[in-house]
Amino acid sequence: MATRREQAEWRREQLLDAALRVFAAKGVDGASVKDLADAAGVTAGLLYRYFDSKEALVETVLRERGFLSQLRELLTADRSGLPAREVLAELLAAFDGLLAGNAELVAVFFSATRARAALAELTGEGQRLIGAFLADRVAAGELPPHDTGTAARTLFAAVAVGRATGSPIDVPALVGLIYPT
Amino acid sequence: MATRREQAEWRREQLLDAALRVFAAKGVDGASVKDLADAAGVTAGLLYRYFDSKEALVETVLRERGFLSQLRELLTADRSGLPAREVLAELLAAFDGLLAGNAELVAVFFSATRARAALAELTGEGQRLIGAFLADRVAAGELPPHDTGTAARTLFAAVAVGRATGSPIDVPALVGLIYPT
Amino acid sequence: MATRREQAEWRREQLLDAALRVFAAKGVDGASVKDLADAAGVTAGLLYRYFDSKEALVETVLRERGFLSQLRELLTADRSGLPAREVLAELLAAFDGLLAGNAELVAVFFSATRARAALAELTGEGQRLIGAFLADRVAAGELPPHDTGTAARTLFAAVAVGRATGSPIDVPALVGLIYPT
Amino acid sequence: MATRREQAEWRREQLLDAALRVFAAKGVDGASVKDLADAAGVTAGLLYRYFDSKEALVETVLRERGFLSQLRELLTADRSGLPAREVLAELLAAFDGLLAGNAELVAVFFSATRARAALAELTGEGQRLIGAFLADRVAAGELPPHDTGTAARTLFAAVAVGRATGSPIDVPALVGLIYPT
DNA sequence: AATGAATGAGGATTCATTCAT
DNA sequence: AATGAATGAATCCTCATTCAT
Repeated sequence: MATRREQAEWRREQLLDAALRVFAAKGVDGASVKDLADAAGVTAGLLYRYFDSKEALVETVLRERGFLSQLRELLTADRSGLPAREVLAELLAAFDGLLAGNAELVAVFFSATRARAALAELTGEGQRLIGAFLADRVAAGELPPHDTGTAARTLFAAVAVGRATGSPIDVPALVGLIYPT
Repeated sequence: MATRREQAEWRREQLLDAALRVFAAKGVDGASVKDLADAAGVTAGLLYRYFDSKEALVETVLRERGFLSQLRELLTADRSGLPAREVLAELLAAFDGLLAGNAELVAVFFSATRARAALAELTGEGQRLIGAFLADRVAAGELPPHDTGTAARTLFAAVAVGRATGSPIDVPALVGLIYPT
Repeated sequence: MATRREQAEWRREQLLDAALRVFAAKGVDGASVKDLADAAGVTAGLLYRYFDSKEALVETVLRERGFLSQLRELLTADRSGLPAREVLAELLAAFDGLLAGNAELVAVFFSATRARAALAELTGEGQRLIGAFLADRVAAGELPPHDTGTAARTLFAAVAVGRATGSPIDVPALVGLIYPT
Repeated sequence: MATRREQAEWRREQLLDAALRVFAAKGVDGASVKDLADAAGVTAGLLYRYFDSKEALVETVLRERGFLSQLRELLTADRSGLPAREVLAELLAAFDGLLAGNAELVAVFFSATRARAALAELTGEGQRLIGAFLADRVAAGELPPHDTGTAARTLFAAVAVGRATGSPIDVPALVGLIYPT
């Protein structure tokens, strides 16, 4: 049987789980406290015994359900003996898996379906066009054969994330990285 | 003197400008109709003479202030005579400039300051750690000397955007792209 | 060709006509000034050149489209030479026709479909039950054969209108009127 | 001390009472949710814990404060042993009392003071004129002495209610009913 | 005479939050 | 620990009305 302390802890976790789910589905602003409480099968009032405010709940979800610590652990594991390319592939795959496993949290970063859709359209279009250009030049023998789709996506993503996070990437260095002269 | 038609058109543009500004600053949900009206120096009621609802205003901003058409134009311009690397650099720089010039709209894609901060922290941390790893291996002579900072950011961005947009990237292909064997 | 004065008069009448129609359809409160203007094919602003306010328009409709004057004319016509029953029948038929011809105005007296429906249900039920009672007693030979349906409706209406208008009817007198002892 | 359930039930009734009062005084459309809340001494928000919308509140008032069931009970009580005229008088008196006791609900059926006033004027005028005519003919010896005031009101009410409820009365039958040949 | 841009007050409704039970 | 009644502020939106053109 659970002690008072354990039961409280359990409830807290349950509330955070429910909150993450609801936030991902409806967005932080779109989720009402009632929505959050309903999803956890409790009353709105009860939320306030565990969190000071909706805002505090949001922060806690972001902090405790965030995967920054997992990411750090992942990236700092000792891999000294292995070849760099192998390590890198494994590392990125692990990061990719981390994001996949936290799809809901990733969703929380985007306001609404609206914005998500617009973003998808934008990136899709951009990657397609850049990819076509690259394929063209490969066909023309100017660029060596390579996975132009992945290249297009990579280039596009690097630039976009640079701007989205407020620290733009060095474009010539980016191009030189993938297509050294 | 402006005709009525012109003045109405001007007002419409002004409302869209103000809306973009406010949406970028407070997020779509965080911006009240009053905020939007205040920013334009008009009454909330007037917004409804120009847009059917707040939702309609959001859509119009996204559509009319979106840069998808600019992006498309940019990417499809004829550049047949020039060397691929040069074109690519120019192209990505133009895209980068497009994003930079539309920083506010980019901001609209992210729900709130909150999420933006979390995202920045996440990407910063990830890039730093990957960068350190790469620098290490370069120092060890395993990888050829290269801009490891840019490489780290690029790899990270490619994976993250893949997940954020719902179409994950092919990680081995990504690694092979930058570090061919 | 119409003079300025005539054209203004014509517009005024048109506005009143439209208003009566809209008031009847949506109720006085349910009709917005825009509704009224739309129905007349003009702008809301124009209404204010003809009527001081929506309230004034309502009053004018009630006054100028009211049928009190018609009713008075109807009832005061000289009919001295004719038999009373005949005159009465003709008179009531004329009144009935007046109401029928002003169905829209009659509708204005009732707030909404809601109330109208409730009223219809109430009166329907009441009349049915009283009618059944009367038919029963006629069958039992206690009352002389007569149109019990009409009697029921009449009795019911007399009582209801008495209360609705705030001056109750004298019930024993009412019964004595139709069923003299 | 009242249990929570009881207290909630009491509050619900109180809200309905207040609503009936306010609706009667201001009309359904004329009463704002704040008016309704104020009349009950609570906040507007609280109304929404008890009723889904203002519309739902209106319907509930009409249903739960309606007197259709009372009317039915009244009219279907067993009175087989008593003389018809007596029963009828008693019945109508009871109905009249029912309406008197539910004056507020009766008022809800009429949109506004405005309409009520117009209606009163109309019926008053009509009854007066018909009454004068009847008195005339009684004085002339053409009609037997009778309560011409009540007769006028009855005739008028029967015709008016017929039109108001959309099922017109049979005028010759009506006349024949009161003035048989 | 007529328009339509603009306002300001008010409307219904939602929601985060508090508190007695 | 948990409920649910209650609040008050804020939200989106409508509307009667005014006024420059």
